[in-house]
Amino acid sequence: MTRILVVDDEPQILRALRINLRARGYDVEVADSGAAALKAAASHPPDLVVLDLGLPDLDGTEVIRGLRGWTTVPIIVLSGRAGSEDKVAALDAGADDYVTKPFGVDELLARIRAVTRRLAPATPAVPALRVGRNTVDLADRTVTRDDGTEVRLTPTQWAMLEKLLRNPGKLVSQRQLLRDVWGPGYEQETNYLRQYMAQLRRRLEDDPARPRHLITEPGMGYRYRP
Amino acid sequence: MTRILVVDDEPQILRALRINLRARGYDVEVADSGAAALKAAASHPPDLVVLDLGLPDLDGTEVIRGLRGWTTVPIIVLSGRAGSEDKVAALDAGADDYVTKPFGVDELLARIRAVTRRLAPATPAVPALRVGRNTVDLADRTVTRDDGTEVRLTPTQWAMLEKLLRNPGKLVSQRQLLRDVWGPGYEQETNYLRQYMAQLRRRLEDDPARPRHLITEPGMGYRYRP
DNA sequence: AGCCCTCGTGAAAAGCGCGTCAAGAATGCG
DNA sequence: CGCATTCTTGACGCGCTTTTCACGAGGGCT
Repeated sequence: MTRILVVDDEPQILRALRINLRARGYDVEVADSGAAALKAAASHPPDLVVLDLGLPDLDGTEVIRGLRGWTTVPIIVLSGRAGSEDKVAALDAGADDYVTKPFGVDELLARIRAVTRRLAPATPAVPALRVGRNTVDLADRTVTRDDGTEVRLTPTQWAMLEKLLRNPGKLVSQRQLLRDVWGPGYEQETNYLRQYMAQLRRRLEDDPARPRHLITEPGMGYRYRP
Repeated sequence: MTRILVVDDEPQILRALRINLRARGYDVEVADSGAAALKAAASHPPDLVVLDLGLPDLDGTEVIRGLRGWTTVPIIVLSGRAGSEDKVAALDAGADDYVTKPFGVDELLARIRAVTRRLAPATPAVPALRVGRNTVDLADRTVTRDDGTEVRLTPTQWAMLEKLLRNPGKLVSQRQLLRDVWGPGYEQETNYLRQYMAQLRRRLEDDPARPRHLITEPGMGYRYRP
């Protein structure tokens, strides 16, 4: 399900959007300030952000930049200001669309469909990847051993494995992994990586001490080798 | 260069957009009817389409559908009609953005930047460079010998090799290399360069004693010769 | 020709990153 | 509210990477 983070300080707008979006089958999370938005996005990355520019604590473009620093999630900006310079500033800060209030809910929904439509083909079903004697299905988040038993992974283990498997053969830097899995602010905690990489190898690799697929590139990062 | 197809039946708007977009460094092609637009797009696919909905021959959404039938090129719609149903129809037909006339050129340009920004990472030039009997893939961070075995490089070796390979044929001064790889304050440690250049040649060059690609320019620096 | 500077090479010392074990804190579930 | 799972944090030894030192060869300059 598409997960949308709605950021607005006006309770009635927040309420109206939440109801409308939920009715359309979206998974809605809300935040009523810039700081709360950044925190929510970091702890649980959404698939799309609807952001009101008139927030009490942070300037809207600051919030956009804060998000863009580590994620490419689509951002649709709502604003009461129709000025050209405001639009340009928000769009160049990294927003994908800019809707001027008052706006029709139909229009916002159509724009949400437009930007999410672009995203869908970005993940062109990579159905079955092999790691050792296991088959990993990213679509329905399952790992099956060749003997038929299932391997259970925790959310963090999944996030890390998925990041690696979605870049087959490519080096994923430690910083990138930490940012994508734990969020910005964790770039230094390389011990997390060692911890969870060991867990993944224990579960997936044939010989955890001599990994053949989940490869360490010393000093740089990790790599999934098909 | 980004190639933009502008579709509008009003000559003065066509002219204004062409001039403005050209001035911004875009490659502009124009069409004054829906039929002409479809034909132009087919014969020479653009990177982006700016489409006025009020065309004489075809309905705007028809043009969008005609394009969407075979291409995912971004489409920004211009329209004099601010009605919600028009926007929804155009966006759901496959448009990426909808701008209501009269619009500021600055805003249109910002929206063009916003949609093209999404496209850029789709074509990240994959530079596969050759050094001796090895293929260096800077994107994946891999070095593969012609016999299929992988060559492992340490972070410092990578940093140095990358700096040279990203400037093919160009001389990279010792100072520049030292600053980029080790940081400022190491400009005098030319022995590092000798040390690591020897390591790279040993791993990559056919005959490390007689390098053919990683060339020393005595007294100045090093050069990668393709 | 002789000198000096720079480059290539080898080898040893120092430092750091990685894997691993272990235990406490937080979270979710019944 | 108690239990189990998961996440966070700390510590340690080993191996590899980096750093440092030393020496010989080659080329340019006076």
